Amino acid sequence: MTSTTPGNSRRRTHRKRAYAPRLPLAERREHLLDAALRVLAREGYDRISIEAIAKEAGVTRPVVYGAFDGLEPLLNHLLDRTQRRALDAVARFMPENPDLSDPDGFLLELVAGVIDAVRAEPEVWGPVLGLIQGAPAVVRDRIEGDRRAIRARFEHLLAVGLEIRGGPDLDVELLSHMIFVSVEHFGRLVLEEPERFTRERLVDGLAGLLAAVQPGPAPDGAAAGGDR
Amino acid sequence: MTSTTPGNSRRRTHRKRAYAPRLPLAERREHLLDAALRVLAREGYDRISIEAIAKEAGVTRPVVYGAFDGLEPLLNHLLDRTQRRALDAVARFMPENPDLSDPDGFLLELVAGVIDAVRAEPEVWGPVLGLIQGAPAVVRDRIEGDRRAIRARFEHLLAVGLEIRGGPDLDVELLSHMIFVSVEHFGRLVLEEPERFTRERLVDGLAGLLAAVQPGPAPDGAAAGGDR
DNA sequence: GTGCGAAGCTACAGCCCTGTAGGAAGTGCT
DNA sequence: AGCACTTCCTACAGGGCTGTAGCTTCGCAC
Repeated sequence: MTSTTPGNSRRRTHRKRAYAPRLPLAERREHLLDAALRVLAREGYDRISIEAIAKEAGVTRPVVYGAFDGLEPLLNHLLDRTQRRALDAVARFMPENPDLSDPDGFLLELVAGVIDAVRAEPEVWGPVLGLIQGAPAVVRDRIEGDRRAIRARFEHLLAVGLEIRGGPDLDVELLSHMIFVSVEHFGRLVLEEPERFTRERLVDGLAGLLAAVQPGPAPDGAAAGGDR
Repeated sequence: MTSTTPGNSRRRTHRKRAYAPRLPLAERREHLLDAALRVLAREGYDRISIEAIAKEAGVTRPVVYGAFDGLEPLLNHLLDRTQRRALDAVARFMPENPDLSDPDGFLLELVAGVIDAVRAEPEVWGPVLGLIQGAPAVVRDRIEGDRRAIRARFEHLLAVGLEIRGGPDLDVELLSHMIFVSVEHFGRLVLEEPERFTRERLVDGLAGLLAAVQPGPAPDGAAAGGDR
C-alpha cells in the first residue's frame, strides 16, 4: 500500500521498477566502478554523479550509497583500480635498480614503454594525462601526488644516468621536470593524434635529440647542476 | 503590495534589501567581470556561478542576467579580457619578424619574457597554465585554441632558428611541442614554487641545455626533422 | 512451504543553481 | 512636483543532485 504524506499530491502514475539482481557487496562495488568508468569515458568528470552512475548501473541511488559513502570515496576506489595499473607500469619502466649502462637507451626504452602502456590502456592513462576533463579536486590531488612521486624517482635515475653518461653538467631537477612533462605530452599526442604521432616518430625524435646532446663540458661554462 | 500565489505560505520575514547603486551597462559589465575574477581566484572554476558572482558583486541575479546572457558568455568576456593580455605579451616575445641571428639567445629572451609576464599577471596566466582548476569546457576549449595557435607560430620560428643555428637536424614539430610544454611548466613552477624556481635558475638551466645541444650532424645519423 | 534477513526501491527533504515576470525604486527632464 | 524611463529586486518555477527512512522484494536456509 502506498503511503502519502501531507502535501504530497502526486499520484503513482508509473509502474514500480523491477528489482535489479542482487549482488554481494564486493561484486556490486566492481559493477558500480565499471559503470562509473563508462560514464567517465563517455561524458567526462563534469557529468559524473551518484545519480548518473546509478542509472548507468541500472540500480537506484541507495544501492550506490550502500556500496560507497559518496562520490568522493567511489572515485577514490576507481583511482585505486586505475592508478595501481599505471604505477605498476611505471615500476616496470623504472625499477629500483635499473641497468643504466646505456642511459640514453634506458630513457628511450622507458619512453617507448610509456607509449605502449598509454596505447594499451587509455582508460587508465586518460585521467593521468589530463585528457578526461573537469576532474574534481579528489582526482586532481591524487594524480598530482602520483606525478610528484614518479618525477622524483625519475630525477634520481636521471642524476645517476647523467653521471654514467659523463654529462652534460645540467640542472638535474629542472631537466627531470622538462623530460617528465614532455613524456606526458607524448602520451597525450599518442592518444589524440595517433596517426600523426606514431610510437616510432616519438622515440626516433627523442633519440635524435639525445644524440645531439653532447656529454662533454658545455663550451660556455653554463649553469651548475644539482638540487638547490 | 506583495502578491501571493496558491501554495505559497512563506511569510516575508526579512527586510527588503537596499538597491545597489545604478551603473550604466558598460560599467556594470566591468564591475561583474571584476567580481567574477575574484571568485575565480579565491574558489576556482568549480564554485563559479551566476549566483556566486551576483553575491560577490553585491547585486541580484537579474542584474547579472541583464549584463550577460549567462555564465558562458560572461566567462567568454572574462577570457577576452585576460587572454588579450596574454596574447599581447606573447606577440611581444614572438613578433612577426624577430631577429633570429642568435637563435639560442632569442629563445632564452622569450622564456625570460614569459616568466616575467607570468609573475606580473598571475590572474591572466593562471587559467592558461591550468593552475585554476575545474575549468568548464568553454574555458578549456578557448585556451586550447590559443595554445595551438601559439605553438604553431613557435614551430615556424623554431624551424627558421634551427636553420640559422646550423642544426641539429631534428623533428621540428615534435621539438616545438616539447619546448612549448616545458616553458608552460616553467610558468607553473614560477607560480607554485617561486623561491625554488627563480627566473635566473630557469633561464640558466635552459641556457645550459642549449649549450650542450651541438648544431653539427648527430653522430648516429638520427631521425630526419621537419613536418610530415 | 515458510520465515527471516539482506539487498533494492520509493518517496521525502533539502540544497544549490538557473532564468524570468512583474513590481519597486531611483534618476533625470520638463 | 510629476512623469517617464531605466535599473534593480522579489518571488516564482523548475532542474539536477545529494542523502536517507522506511517499505518491498527476493533468495536462501530450515
